Amino acid sequence: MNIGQASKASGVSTKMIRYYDEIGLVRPSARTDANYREYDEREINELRFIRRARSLGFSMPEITQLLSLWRDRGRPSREVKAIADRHLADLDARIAEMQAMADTLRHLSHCCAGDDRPDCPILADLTQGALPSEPRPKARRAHVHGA
Amino acid sequence: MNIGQASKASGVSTKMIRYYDEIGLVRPSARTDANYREYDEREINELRFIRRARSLGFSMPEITQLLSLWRDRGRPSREVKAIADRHLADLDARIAEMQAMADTLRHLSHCCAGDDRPDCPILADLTQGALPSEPRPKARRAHVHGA
DNA sequence: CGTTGACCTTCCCGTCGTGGGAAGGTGCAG
DNA sequence: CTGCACCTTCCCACGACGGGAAGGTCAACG
Repeated sequence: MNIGQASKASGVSTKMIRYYDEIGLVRPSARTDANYREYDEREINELRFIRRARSLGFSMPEITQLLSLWRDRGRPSREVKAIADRHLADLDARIAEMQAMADTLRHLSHCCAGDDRPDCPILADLTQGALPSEPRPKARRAHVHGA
Repeated sequence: MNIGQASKASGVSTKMIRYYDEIGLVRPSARTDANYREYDEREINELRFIRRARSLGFSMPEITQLLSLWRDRGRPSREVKAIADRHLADLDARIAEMQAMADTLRHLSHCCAGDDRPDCPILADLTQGALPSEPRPKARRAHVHGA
């Protein structure tokens, strides 16, 4: 199977397949005389594995580890779980962070009239005590947030 | 105020301040004879504005728009709100996506024994019907120990 | 057998926001 | 005057991917 067929069979773009080759993640089992990459079924499965792992948000370093565990039929599931749990904690943290942003924004948007007038609590929040031209002392602290 | 003082006053790194200058977002009001950037209070406030906007997840193009609305004292709050709402929808979509990943992972992790045995529903999910080396018919019992 | 068009190869550039660091000029205090 | 902290510009890197150029290869069709 050449790279185009491997791409169709795995759902991974040829660009990415070459990239995975380059970084040593999935090397083609052979090259033809014309230097074309040759992939066998096992490698197609590895590409599919990577595709699925990426769809779950794993980073390339994590996938590298997962793939080597996948190849090792004697791996302890403990190690797989550890990677998954670490990634899960990371995901949860990022979700919480974005949720905080979204909550703040929802509140600000809710408070904004959204009409022709220039007064806008959204800009007021962004300003956070600093004004573009004139001083406004009215600091309505409705929402506190982190960095 | 030179760039170092502006950085301390705004909480934005000197690298970023130079970057904002480069992309035309916040230009120093003046340069000294020695070509040092000079920032005044207004620009410090703009830098703080950007910092706060970034902390809410706005992209640079969005911030460019927000900043120009902020500078325009006659802007309609409608426009600000539109930008915020668009970003909010984007945030919500990304949160939902990550939440789906996290939910899937949580389920898989929950089903994984996490011990010395190689059987792992996490890898099984990633495999999704593809096997690393030998054809495994279907569901496999937990007591199987490869030899 | 030659042309054609689809495919393959490598190599370089851009993304986006940020940090690192080199090479060289400037400001100020001792 | 020296030394050090600061400033300047310029280039490189990241992660994961896409676009595209320049050139080689393959297969089908006339």
